[in-house]
Parts: sequence; C-alpha cells; structure tokens
Amino acid sequence: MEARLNISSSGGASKEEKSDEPVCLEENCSIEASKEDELESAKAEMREVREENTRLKMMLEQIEKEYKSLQRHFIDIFQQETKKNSNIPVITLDERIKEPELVSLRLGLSPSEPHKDDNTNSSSKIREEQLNSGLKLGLDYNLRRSKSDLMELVSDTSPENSLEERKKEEAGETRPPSKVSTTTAESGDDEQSQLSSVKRARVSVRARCDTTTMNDGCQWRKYGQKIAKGNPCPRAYYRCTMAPACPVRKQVQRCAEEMSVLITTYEGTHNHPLPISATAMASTTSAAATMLLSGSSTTQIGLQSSDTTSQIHGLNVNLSENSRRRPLYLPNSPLPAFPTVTLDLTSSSSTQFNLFSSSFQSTSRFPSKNLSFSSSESNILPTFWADGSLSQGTIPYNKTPIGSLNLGRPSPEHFYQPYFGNNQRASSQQPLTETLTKAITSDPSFQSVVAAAISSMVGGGGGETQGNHGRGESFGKNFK
DNA sequence: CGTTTTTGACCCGCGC
DNA sequence: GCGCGGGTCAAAAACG
Repeated sequence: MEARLNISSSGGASKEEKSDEPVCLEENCSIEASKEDELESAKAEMREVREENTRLKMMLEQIEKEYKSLQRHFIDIFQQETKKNSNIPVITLDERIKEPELVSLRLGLSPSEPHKDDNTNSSSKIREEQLNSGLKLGLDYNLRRSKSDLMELVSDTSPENSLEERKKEEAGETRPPSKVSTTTAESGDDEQSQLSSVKRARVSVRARCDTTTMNDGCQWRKYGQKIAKGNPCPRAYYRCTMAPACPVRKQVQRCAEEMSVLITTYEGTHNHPLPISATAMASTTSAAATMLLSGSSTTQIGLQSSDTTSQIHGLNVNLSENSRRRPLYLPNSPLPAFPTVTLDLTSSSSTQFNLFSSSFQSTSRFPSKNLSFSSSESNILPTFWADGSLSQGTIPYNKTPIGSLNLGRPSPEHFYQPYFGNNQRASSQQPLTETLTKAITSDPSFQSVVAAAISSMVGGGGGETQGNHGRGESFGKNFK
C-alpha cells in the first residue's frame, strides 16, 4: 500500500511540475488555466496522500512500539504470576467466580494488572478503552491449567521454561495408556479433570470453502472417514503430521444445509513449532479453547445476564446466551459431549464473525455462550487479512524458530506463503483500516483470533498440502 | 518405495 | 445385553 502510494505520488508529481512550466499562450490560456486548476487540485491531493502516508507510517511505528512494550509487559507479568502460582497449586472455582465481569474473555492482556505503569500513554488509553468496553479479551493466565496453552502462545519466555512446559504439555496431551507419572501429583484431581477438559475442548471453524478441507498451514493426514448421522456428507478425520506425537486432530465436514460451508473442528494443542502460516489458526484454537474453558468456569453466573453487546474500536462484540438455541449449523448432529467454540466465518457478506461456544444441551454440564464479532463496515475481511503483520513478525504467539524447525517435512516455501503479493482490493479502505488497526493492535489476542479466523477462511482455497494458492495469497498481497 | 488415502473392522460410551 | 453412533485402527490401494 505504502509503496504504491509513494510510487504514484512521486512519479506523478515530477511530471506535473514539468507541465506546469509553459507560459500561458493567448488562445490556450483559459484551457491552461483550467488545466492548472486540475493540476493544483491533483497536487493537493498528492500532498494529502503523502501526508496520510507518512502519518500512517508513524502510526504503524508507534503501534509497533506500543505492541512490543505491551508484549514485554505481559510476559513479565505472566512470569511473575507463574512464580506466584507455583505456591498456590490450585485455583478454586470460588476464586474464579469472584472475578468482576460477567463474561470475561481474556486472550492476551491481563485486565486486572494493577501494577507497573505502562510507558506509553496511548497503550494505557487502549487498555482503558478495553475496560470501558465491558468485554475483556486476554488469556486467563491465572488458571494454571491454561498455562501450557499460554506457553505455546507466548514464545518469548525463557527456553528452560518452554521446555519444561512443553514436557508438561506433552504429558497432558498425549493420551497415555498408563497412569500419568507422579509429576502431576501436585495438581490433584481438580486439575486433572481440568487438564482433560483442555484437551477435550474443541474449536470449530465454519467457513465457505470449495475444497475438501481448509488449508490452515498445518500438515494433516487423514486417518478415517465416517458418515455421521443426519448429514449425507462424510466426516473426515485428520491428524497433524508435522510432529510424530502431535496430539492435534481435526474433523472436517460439510454443512448439511449449506453445502458450500465447511465445518472444521480442531482438538488439542500442537506440541511442536509451527510454520508461520499455521500459527494463526493454532493460536486461535488454543486461545479459543482456553477462553471457552476459563469462561466455562466463570460464566455460570455471568451468563444469567442477557445478551451483551459491546464495541471495541468499531467492532461489535456480542455476547449472548445460547443455551436454548440449537446451533443452526449443526442442525441434525447430536450435541457434542465436549465444550466447543465455533468461529463462524460464513457470513462474510454481512461481514460478521461469529465466535460462539455452542453445542450444549440446556441440561449441559457446560455453559453456553454466543460470541459474535462483527463489524458494521464492509470489507472487513480483506482488510484484516491485508495486515501482513498480523501473521508475520508481530504476532507474538508461537514465533516459530524457522531455523530450528528441522522436522524436515514442511517445504521451505510453506512458510510465509500466504502473506505476500499484490492485490487491488486494498485501496479505498483507509478509514476502516485505521479503525481496524486500532482494534487489532490494541489487543494481540484479538489479533490472533481474527487473523486466524481470516486465515482459515482465506486459506481455504488450496488443498491440504498443496500450498496456499487462492484468495489468501491475493489478500496478503495487499500489504507488501 | 515411502507416504497418503481409502475403507471395513473394531472399540467404546450411551441409552434403552 | 443389545443396538446405535462416533471415533480410531490398520491393511490394502493409490499416489508421487
């Protein structure tokens, strides 16, 4: 975008200056005058565009700075909390219920960090706005059970920590046929069950997709297929093959009512580094699962309230109870036994993201809630996707150490792929871009959720391992 | 020839 | 205990 503007503005300006020179001849004077007017207005436009360009640049820089400082801040606090929590092995349900807000979605920032002033004013403003908005996005790192997920998301922690956590995670994730070793003894039964629910938590993504499966950047191997009751389309079962013992699985099924809609359900957390193209989805599923599960402990009370709608930087975030409503997209399928978060990306025409945990009978053990992320403005998807920074450098989750990823399988071009190129769509979205940039950058986790949402949808053009051709590529081309 | 997909068999939980 | 349905296994086939 920037490059395009620069080129056109500088190139055009030099031409115009030359044509500006000739003196007004008698006959042509009026024509020349009107031309001059045009030129002047064009020049003025150019200037505006250039100013806008520099302004955006500065904004971007500022945002990056703020983001980095927030990231550092978050990691600091997270590490402190980890230390603290090592003295308090189990956080009881009661403690969690004491949390102030009714629905608390924490996907990255701690809304309750009272200490440590942030250096920048704007970031504290952002936080203020978040607090005012009534909805909190941020990973609930108070919960020990979500720690492993977090460790996956936040890669800036010390290597020893990561290793330790990864080991723990593996112990929890892989389905051990025998008893779990005594290392989990400290946690007690409560945590055991919580861990298992983390494992069981599912993130379902609905997206329009022509192909048999969405390309989410991971490598999958099909290990089964079944005709599920109530749906003529078979359900396919895939297993992540990027690491030998990766516990992540996904189910892919076409929606019975809308054949163009593909429902992909992810289960588990990757226990290996991911290519950048896969981080978005991975962190989303992880964050969403954590969100759901932490929500499930806090929203029993919270969801007694009626639907909640709030605005975050122009994006509508709807929280509504869903316990009675049968999910539209699972019309005939039996209600799943596991808590499931659903990201609904099918309403791209109405530019609405729906993120809702679903699937619970009214008598369910799990609370139900319906979160939908929507925008009143149009073209939100391309704009989000256009922000290559979402999925490249700035995304804090799972910063994959490319060099250290010697799993061999993924081909080099697999990395970075969907995020480069050019595209004609990006123009004419300036104001929205600002809004969205604000929204995105104010909350890294929101970033990841939305980015992943988009990436999953956008990346859907390709086959499973055929690289990322199709819309994703062209969207990504916007920004470079 | 190694990897992936296909597909029938099998396992397990649940409701009756 | 039986049937049903979801999920997984694993041998065979297909693929590159």
